[in-house]
Order: sequence, then structure tokens, then C-alpha cells
Amino acid sequence: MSDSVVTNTSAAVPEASGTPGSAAAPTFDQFGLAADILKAVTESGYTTPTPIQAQAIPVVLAGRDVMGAAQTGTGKTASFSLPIIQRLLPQANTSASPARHPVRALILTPTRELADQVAANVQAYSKHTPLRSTVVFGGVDMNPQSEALRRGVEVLIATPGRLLDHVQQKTLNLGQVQMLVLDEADRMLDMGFLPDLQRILNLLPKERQTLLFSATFSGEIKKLAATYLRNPQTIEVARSNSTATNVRQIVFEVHESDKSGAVAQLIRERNLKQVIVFCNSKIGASRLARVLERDGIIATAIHGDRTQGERMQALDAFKRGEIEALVATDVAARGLDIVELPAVINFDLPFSAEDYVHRIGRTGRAGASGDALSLCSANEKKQLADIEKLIKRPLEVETLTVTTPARREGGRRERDERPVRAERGEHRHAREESGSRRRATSFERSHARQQPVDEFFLKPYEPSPASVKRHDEAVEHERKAAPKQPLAALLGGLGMPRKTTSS
DNA sequence: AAAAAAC
Repeated sequence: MSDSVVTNTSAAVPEASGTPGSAAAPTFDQFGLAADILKAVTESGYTTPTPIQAQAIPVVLAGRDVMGAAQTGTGKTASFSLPIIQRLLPQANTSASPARHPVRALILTPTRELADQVAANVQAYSKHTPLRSTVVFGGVDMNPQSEALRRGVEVLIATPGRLLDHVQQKTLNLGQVQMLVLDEADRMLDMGFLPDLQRILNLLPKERQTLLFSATFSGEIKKLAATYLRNPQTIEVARSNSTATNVRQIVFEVHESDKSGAVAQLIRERNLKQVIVFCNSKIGASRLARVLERDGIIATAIHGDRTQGERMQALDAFKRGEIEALVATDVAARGLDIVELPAVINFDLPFSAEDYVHRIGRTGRAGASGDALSLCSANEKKQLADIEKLIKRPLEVETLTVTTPARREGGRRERDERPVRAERGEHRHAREESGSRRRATSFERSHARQQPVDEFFLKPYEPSPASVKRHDEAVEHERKAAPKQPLAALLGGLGMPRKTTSS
């Protein structure tokens, strides 16, 4: 749930061991948090604060503004949620009157999924307190959100657009906000949220505590901080633009048209139980999910053209372990907390090197090891160079011989085995001798489910039973959330990109 | 060049 360090429960640290100044492992006791909060922390399975929690919690409790540089997976969410709850607790009351529950803490995030996840954390940490929290974001019915706001909440988690919508609808008043969190602030600026942020900030009392978290401290971020933060304490856990040393990063040079096959092959050969595959485009993500499904890998796509119901469904199913490959655009690059993901695959190298750092941050979480496997085609060399420059080291490059069927231009299929480094002249032979029988590779032999090639390309796509089930669930979910758009849900459920209204 | 986010 939270992005705190998950400690092995069988080796749980006794709570009493943490006396101040002792060499014992630190515990959450040291912060002076209320018993009701500590109880929830313990129930969540966390015993030892992460470095950012150890640094940020006392500073936030002291009421200071914070400029935090921390990636997700460092325990960032708890580092601001816990002290926010603590600071609001004295003002919490059990009255049913909405007027007694004004919004006192506002947490803004760039994506809907991240908002939902932060809200789940806040909910978990505050469950033994009278404090109320809720989350508002776009893509879903406003009415239940309006109703929750009308009843009153002390902690509100939101994406900027829908928040302003509620302000405009007069279902939300921000006049009593005492604490503001800008989570993934650099991402929000990247996404063009600056005007929205400025409008929101102008609605808030000047007298407040502001916490800004960002993966990088660009000039824009510094300017934002200089304008809206007061004498902030800088907290930096891992140097920005650095990648975790427990993540092994490998680049596979492949032909563009071999990429789908390469993904399936990497998943099988490395026996990856769960993996996020990042694509640069929404259409590419939908297409890859379909090809992987066809290849017997349970896969689903998550991107901005799918309905919110489908996005949530996909993420939940992935978290429950029902999906092997979550094929995503950069909507999932930041913030998503999925415990102990063994690997991420970059189907495309991201356009921005910083996004690479965020994408591979989805693996090797909380000290566990992980693999970041990137496919690089001939026209992505520039991106590779940019990444190596940003992380200040060259990446390991390996050869991958793709043996799965790969779609070719014009709908025809290339032969099975083709060296991927042909353009470098490192291949053994580009083509088999005609007439010579090639022995099946161990991969192919173990891959009995594979359909004959012609059949695959002649038959229309048929979703797997698992896919159909998920689709039906998504449609049902969508019907409940937004009864006006059954067609959109249906198209999205089949992995089809929906038409966007914007240009 | 692409993605994300309000109706």
C-alpha cells in the first residue's frame, strides 16, 4: 500500500527497542506521533522509518516548509502523510456537521492513479482517528465526490483540473487549508499544470505550510518554490537523476519490428512473473498488449485513452497478480507503488531521459533487486546517448536473438531467427540457407502454445478468456461510474484506442 | 514527437 519499507514480518523489530541515541534500529516511536497513528503504521506492517521519513517527519511536525527531493519508493508518501495527520489531529472532531470538517490539508498529484494511491495511504494511516479524507480526480462522476466534500473532509487529495472544477461548482472551499503538498511537482510542471497550480495557490490562505516534492530541482521548480514556499528546509535523500544501484540495467539492440517478440521472449526466458512494459504511445501500448495476449501472456494496457474505470481495473488486477504484463505509457512512469516488481521493460526508449529514471524506478523498490530491460532500435540511439549522459554511465548492451513471430511491414512475417545486430555487422548469418532445416530452439520447444504463423495473421484477434472477463468487469465498473459511455468502455476494453476530442 | 489532465 504505502511506499514505506516493508520489513519482514517474521523478523519484526520489537517496538520497545528504539530508545533515543541507542544504536538500535530506529522506529516510528521516536517522532512523538499519536498512538492512534502508530497503531495504523504498525498494522500496515511498517516498523522502521526510511531515510526520507526520518528526515522529513520531524521537520513537517515542526511546521516548516519542505523542499523534498525524493523518488517514489523511498517512503515519500508516509513522510508527509503521517505528520499531516498528527498536526491536524488536535483540531479533529467527531461532530457530524460538515462545517466542523473543513479541508485543512490539500495534496496535489499529477495523475489520477497517484492521487488514488496517496488517498489510500492517508486513509490507512488515519483510520483510527476522527479525521476524514477523500480523493477527487477527473474521468469519473463528480457527484459522489461532491457528496463526500459536502459531508466534510480534513484531508483532500486531488488532481488539479477536477479540484478547480469543484471550486467552480462551489462544492469545495479552500479557505481553511493549512497544509499543502505538491507531490511530483516537476511532473506537474511538465504536464502544463502551472496555470492550474497558480490558480489553486491563489485560493489558499497565505498563512500555511507548504511541502514540495520533486524528483529534480530544475530552474522552474526552484522558481515555483521561491514564489510559494517560505524559508523551506531542503531534504534530499537520493541524488536526483541517479538510478538505484540494485537495479541492473541492460539494453538490447533490436530491430523495431522485433520488439513485440523481444518483449514476449524476455518475459519467458527470464521467467518474469510480473512486469511493466513502457511504450511511448497509447496506440503502441494497446497494440503490444494485444500481441502479448495472443502470445499467451496475460497482459493489459493502461494509458490516457482508456476510461478511468479500465485504468483502475487494470492497475488493481496487476496489483492482485492477475496480470503478468502491464503495458503502459508514462501515465504509470511515476509514483505507482507496486511492491517488489522484478523487472520493467522499455519497449521504447523514452523521449526524455528523466522519464527513463522514473520508469526504471518502478523496479528494485525498497532495496529489492530488479532488472531494467530496454529495447533500443537503430533510430533510438540518440535517446540512449541522452540517458547515459544523464545517469553518467554507459549501459550494458546485450544481444538478443528474437525467435518469436514478428510482424513485418506489409503484414508478412520475417523468418524466425534473425540476428538483431545486423546493422552492426556482428551477425552470424542474416538468413538461413534455403531448404536447410533449423532445429527448434529450447525456447520454441517450451513454447507449445504458439499458433502456426499463417493462422495468427489470417484470423481476427480473439481476446483470451481472462481478457474477456476483465473487459466485462471494466464495462460493468464503467457503467456504474459513467453510464453515458458504454461504447467507449467497450472499445477501450478491447484494447482499442478511443477517439480523442482534442487535436 | 509523446504523454498527462476538467467538463
